[in-house]
Amino acid sequence: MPVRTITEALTTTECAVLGLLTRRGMSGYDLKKAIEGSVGYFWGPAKSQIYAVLPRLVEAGYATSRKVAQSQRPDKQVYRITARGRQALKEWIEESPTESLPDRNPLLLKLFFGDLSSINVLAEQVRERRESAQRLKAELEAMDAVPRDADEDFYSNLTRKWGHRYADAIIGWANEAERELERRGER
Amino acid sequence: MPVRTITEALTTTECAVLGLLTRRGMSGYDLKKAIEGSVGYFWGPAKSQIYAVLPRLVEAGYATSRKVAQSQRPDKQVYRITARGRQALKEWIEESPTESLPDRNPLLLKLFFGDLSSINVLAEQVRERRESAQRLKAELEAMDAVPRDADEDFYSNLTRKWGHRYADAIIGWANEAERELERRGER
DNA sequence: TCAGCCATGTAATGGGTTACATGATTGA
DNA sequence: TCAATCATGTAACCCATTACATGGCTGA
Repeated sequence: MPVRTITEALTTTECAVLGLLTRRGMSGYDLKKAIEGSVGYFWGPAKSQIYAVLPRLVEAGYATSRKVAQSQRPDKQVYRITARGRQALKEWIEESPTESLPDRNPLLLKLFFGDLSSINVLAEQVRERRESAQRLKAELEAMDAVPRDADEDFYSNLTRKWGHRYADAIIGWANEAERELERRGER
Repeated sequence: MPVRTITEALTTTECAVLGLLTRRGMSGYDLKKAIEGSVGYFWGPAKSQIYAVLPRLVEAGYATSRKVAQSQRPDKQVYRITARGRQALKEWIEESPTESLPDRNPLLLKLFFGDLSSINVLAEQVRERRESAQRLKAELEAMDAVPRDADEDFYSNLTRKWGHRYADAIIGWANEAERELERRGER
């Protein structure tokens, strides 16, 4: 009798969780931390979402859970990926093309309708955006500094490089926008 | 008696619609087209969402609607922004800080867990992403070529410049990633 | 003739968010 | 003493998406 595979597609958050579970067994709490320190800058679900996803993965046969009693801390559920979970994740990675999420940028919308407001207000908003990109840049640099095996780290290097390019694009654009807004204000 | 202002915050899609309605009265259909040719590359709601938003704006007093009978085409509802709508939009623009949406990038997630798959599959996905960025670039260049009054167009120029920087960042990163994947495949 | 545009919506579904709730332990 | 961390969830809500539905007109 062939194994009946569940045909419903995995959500991206489910894949993010499954992916991290390939590294080691983790609780929801651990996963939240692991996400923050790895894929968080391009995929960062709310913790309630992580807790919602985990039982679904178990039900689908993609993960198992085991209660671990702790003496000094509350008990926790530790989840592990199964062979089928690994397979499902692989299939998700390979399905082509990757649906690229539409870009959603409220700041650009504000700027686009900027003539309804004042230059100072807009310049301030652009500045905040630049600063948040600079914070991202600093985070990425901190991650870069962590010594790792170059081979094992190939893929996380690639994604981190995207982060740098992305942050640089925002910073460069914001600087230009700030200059242009200033010039326009002087007219 | 003071005017009771509705305190509920506007959604970003509502603001996008309101913003376009500052330019001219439009139907839902017109708005969908107008979005595609203006803010679509950084804010592009589904048409059903546009139709859902419009009655809400009328109810809040931010827009009015008027039925326009057409001889050769189905009748349409034409929406116009009100003074209060304009005010609400201005307040939204000026509210600080602009909540920046978390970045969501499934392709990076696939790449991050790339060791579960093959180099060729990943390179193909990166290539598709590069090509979509190149299509965006071409669209932006077409927009750039449309002659416009330099002064009136200041803000849409700024947002288009972001589009160029963003597309360039993706293209540059994708080229690098493709090269590195190739090199890794040759080992 | 047939695709595609004009035009307006409804239905079903859902992923995801914030806020709420609980309670022990640890270290400054 | 008080904030932070560990740990796990529930509740309410909603923005948004895809698919479905309708039907006349236009031009290749």
